[in-house]
Amino acid sequence: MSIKSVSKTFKSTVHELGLRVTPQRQLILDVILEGNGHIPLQKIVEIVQIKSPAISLPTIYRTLDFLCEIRIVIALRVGNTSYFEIAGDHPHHHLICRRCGALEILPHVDIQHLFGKIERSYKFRVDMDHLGLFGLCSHCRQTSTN
Amino acid sequence: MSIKSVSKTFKSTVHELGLRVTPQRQLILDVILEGNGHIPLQKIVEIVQIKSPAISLPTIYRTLDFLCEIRIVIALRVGNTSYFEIAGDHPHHHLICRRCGALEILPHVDIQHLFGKIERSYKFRVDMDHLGLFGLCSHCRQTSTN
DNA sequence: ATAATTATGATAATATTTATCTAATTATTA
DNA sequence: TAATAATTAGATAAATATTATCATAATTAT
Repeated sequence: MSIKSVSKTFKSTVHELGLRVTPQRQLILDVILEGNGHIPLQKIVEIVQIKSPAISLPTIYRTLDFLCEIRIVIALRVGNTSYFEIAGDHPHHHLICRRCGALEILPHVDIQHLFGKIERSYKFRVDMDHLGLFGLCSHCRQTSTN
Repeated sequence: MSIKSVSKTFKSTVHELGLRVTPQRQLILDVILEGNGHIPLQKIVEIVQIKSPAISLPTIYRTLDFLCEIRIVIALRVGNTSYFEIAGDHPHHHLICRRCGALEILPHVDIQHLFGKIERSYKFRVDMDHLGLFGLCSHCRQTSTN
């Protein structure tokens, strides 16, 4: 998804809901768009406060909630930190290296089979489109003992 | 694992490390033991403060950290709340109903195949022994629209 | 351009977690 | 069993994170 098409979707979605497009909302959306897939809350706050120091912390929180509510953005909780990313891409998951912190994408197809099996065996329908799986990437596995 | 054997392991582990068994640590461990598998932090605080109001909040936090460090207890973060449970049982996972909050156990074998596939395909070794999978249980799926 | 309504910023309240320090408690040794 | 050395708990408060309130400013439709 291009930045332009997301911005377009954002504006029309907001307008359809009778809500408002504001510079703050646009800026924060832009920061997430430039976040290269995922961006932690902390980093969003940092960048926003540099780009536009007048934007208050409550506004950042409110805007992130807002963007999630209108489903333009999704939040992904990993340990103690929340990551944000643009929604609408194909559902996918993350392999997170517990040593170096690298995030790798795991396509949904790789997991679909498991979810299907769980539904058949347990009558439980898992509906997560963002799963964080911790472990060690190949690099860190080679250069460490545990 | 029986309550007695956990308490025994706890005491000997603590002593081996040259650390101390205190009533506070025992009480908090007992609360977790009686937690029927998993118990959220909030509930631990609640119960501890009823059973022994003198125990301070910092002590509860410290003790939980402590129990995790000596690997008697494991913490499991689900959304905004931390759950605690006795370690040492076979690794297992959880199916968490996002509507009614029910936790169901998912044995590790069900997931092993996926982790193996991920290791072969991505050279990434997932090492999570507690995964929380959100979704809808069969009951809630029948009685709701989304 | 104006009116109606929403969103923002400022402020502060709340919640959560962690740090610091003194006093009490534990385990060891004599 | 008593004394000692070291750890732990409680009290306090500080740091961090998040949310509520409300007057003002900004946005959108007309």
